[in-house]
Amino acid sequence: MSKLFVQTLRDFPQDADAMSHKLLVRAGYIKKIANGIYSYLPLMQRVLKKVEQITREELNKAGAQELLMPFVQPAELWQKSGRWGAYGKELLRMKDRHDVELCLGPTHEEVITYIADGILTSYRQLPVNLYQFQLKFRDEIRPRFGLLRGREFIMKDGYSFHTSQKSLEEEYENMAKAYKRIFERCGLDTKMVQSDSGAIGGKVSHEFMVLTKTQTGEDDVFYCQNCDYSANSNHAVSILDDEITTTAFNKEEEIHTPNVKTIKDLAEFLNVKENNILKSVMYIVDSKPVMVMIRGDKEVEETKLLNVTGGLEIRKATDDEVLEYTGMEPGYMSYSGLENKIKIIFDKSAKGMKNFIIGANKPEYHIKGVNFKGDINFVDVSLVKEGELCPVCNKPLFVTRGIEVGNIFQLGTKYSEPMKAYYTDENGQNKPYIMGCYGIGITRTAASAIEKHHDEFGIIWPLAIAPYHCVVVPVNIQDELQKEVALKIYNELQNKGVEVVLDDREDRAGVKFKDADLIGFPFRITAGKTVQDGLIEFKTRQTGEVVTMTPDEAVNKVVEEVNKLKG
RNA sequence: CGGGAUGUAGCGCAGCUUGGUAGCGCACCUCGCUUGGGACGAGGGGGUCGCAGGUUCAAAUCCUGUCAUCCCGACCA
Repeated sequence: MSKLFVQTLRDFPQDADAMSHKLLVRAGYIKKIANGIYSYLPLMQRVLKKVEQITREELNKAGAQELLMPFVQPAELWQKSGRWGAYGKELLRMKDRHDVELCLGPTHEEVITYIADGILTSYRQLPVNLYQFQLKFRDEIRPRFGLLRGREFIMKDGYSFHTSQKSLEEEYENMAKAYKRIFERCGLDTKMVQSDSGAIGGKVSHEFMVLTKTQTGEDDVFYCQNCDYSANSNHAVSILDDEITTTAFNKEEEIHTPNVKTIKDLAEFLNVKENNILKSVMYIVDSKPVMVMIRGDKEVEETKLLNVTGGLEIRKATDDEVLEYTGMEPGYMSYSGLENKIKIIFDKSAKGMKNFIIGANKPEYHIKGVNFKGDINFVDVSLVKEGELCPVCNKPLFVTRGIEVGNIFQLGTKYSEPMKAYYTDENGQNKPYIMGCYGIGITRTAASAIEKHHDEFGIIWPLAIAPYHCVVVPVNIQDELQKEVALKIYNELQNKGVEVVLDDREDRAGVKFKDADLIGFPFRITAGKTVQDGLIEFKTRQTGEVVTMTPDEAVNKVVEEVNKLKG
């Protein structure tokens, strides 16, 4: 321990918020180099290697093969797939000395597709599943929470190639099972939830979420307690328990509504419910205005809106922009009359509305008793709310926070088609590969384990991913007998394949105990005064349980626990 | 990019209002003493006060600009 490259801190770092971030810095696992960019110090490196190894073992068992692709990628490949333009600012671009455009890899679909195209030429070679552990760089708008969202991070990314959708689906299932086992072995309970596929693309995708009680999770997950439906809020759908809403206003009539700007004001003013009002919200999608008509009590889910409009960037319109496009301040606008000027989206929450209230498209006026006319295409762009009904079984949905540690996608031919990556089928025809893609955030998984396993004293590593299994502490290193017993235990553990540290520092016992708890060694063997009676103290970090026993018993106990991991 | 805050030693902070030789705790080095839950004493090393301008006899302190970091929203493993 006196030689270990680690410096623990007495205080939590000022600039950290998430528990995993605070503990990793304080216990000497990581060092920040720049915003969202960290060095993994020796303790951290050991943890990461263990998470990697578990992942590697399970993927190999599932039939995948490991390779390694470059961190720096040529723009050319991204231009072929069409993502050089579409990926946006998260892609860090640069030029080499010959003025050739390059980027730091945020993901590797382009590279793997290019590789596969040269090698997988026949249907006889398929299916194939390839994966790697690699640094990724995404120039995130706002990195935060330490390793939970860095700009540079370590990811396991895997890609599979198939000749049929059926084969892809089988592999997708296979990977889902492997993922579950990987996270279990890392000491993490995960929930597999439906999700939006974002910039990676494809139709079907699921996320593996570590559910958290704290606010540290960045995603809201909706789930049903009655059936197994669960989905990220950016993808969740629900059935409204008040799908049909109506009012007593059975005749269209303009009403003067001065100083009534919000839905709440309007509902009170007219003595109706918020779900009787058709709300107009304006967004700017890729610099163009889009108006969303949505039931008054519902909110717009921006990812869904982005998907529906096929856009890349989205934000709410400012008051000035609303003025520019509708000629009035927000609060009184409506879609009528604007159909030919701007894009209008009707959310499905509005479908069952009768005799509703709507902006009059002139300042200080609304219209009541309105009904939809003609054929209107309703689409889902709204955010689910807790308590709305499960789309599968009609029971109420619940919401919780989650950290996304893994993600699997059915890509189809999204990359193989534009990149002209073909194989030859039984009939001699060229066909694009049908692809799948599978990611695990290695650094994020390690950090999530801390979010789930810690106490007021420090980290409580699951044994499988702890940097070391055990620490041996002679209370007083000056005491020859204590030193001798500790050294003997240390050597024996090491001989039996246990990863062990001897705390040979001259510090007082308190310092060593505090550090042991902070760093999170799963087991601590203390050689104190009782060595005179041939006894040591055995502490289990997770339970806090302290037992007095002989050195041999302690060694056996640790060896037994470590061997369980292998079994 | 919008809103809020902060930059002084490796870490945590004071000093700034009212300009006048840069401080405290932890960590680090030496010696002594101590050894079951972050001891104690003595001595010591370490900072162009984020950076650049300006005001002034004199700037960590006042003014302007700039950069960086953190927190809240859009991005995602």
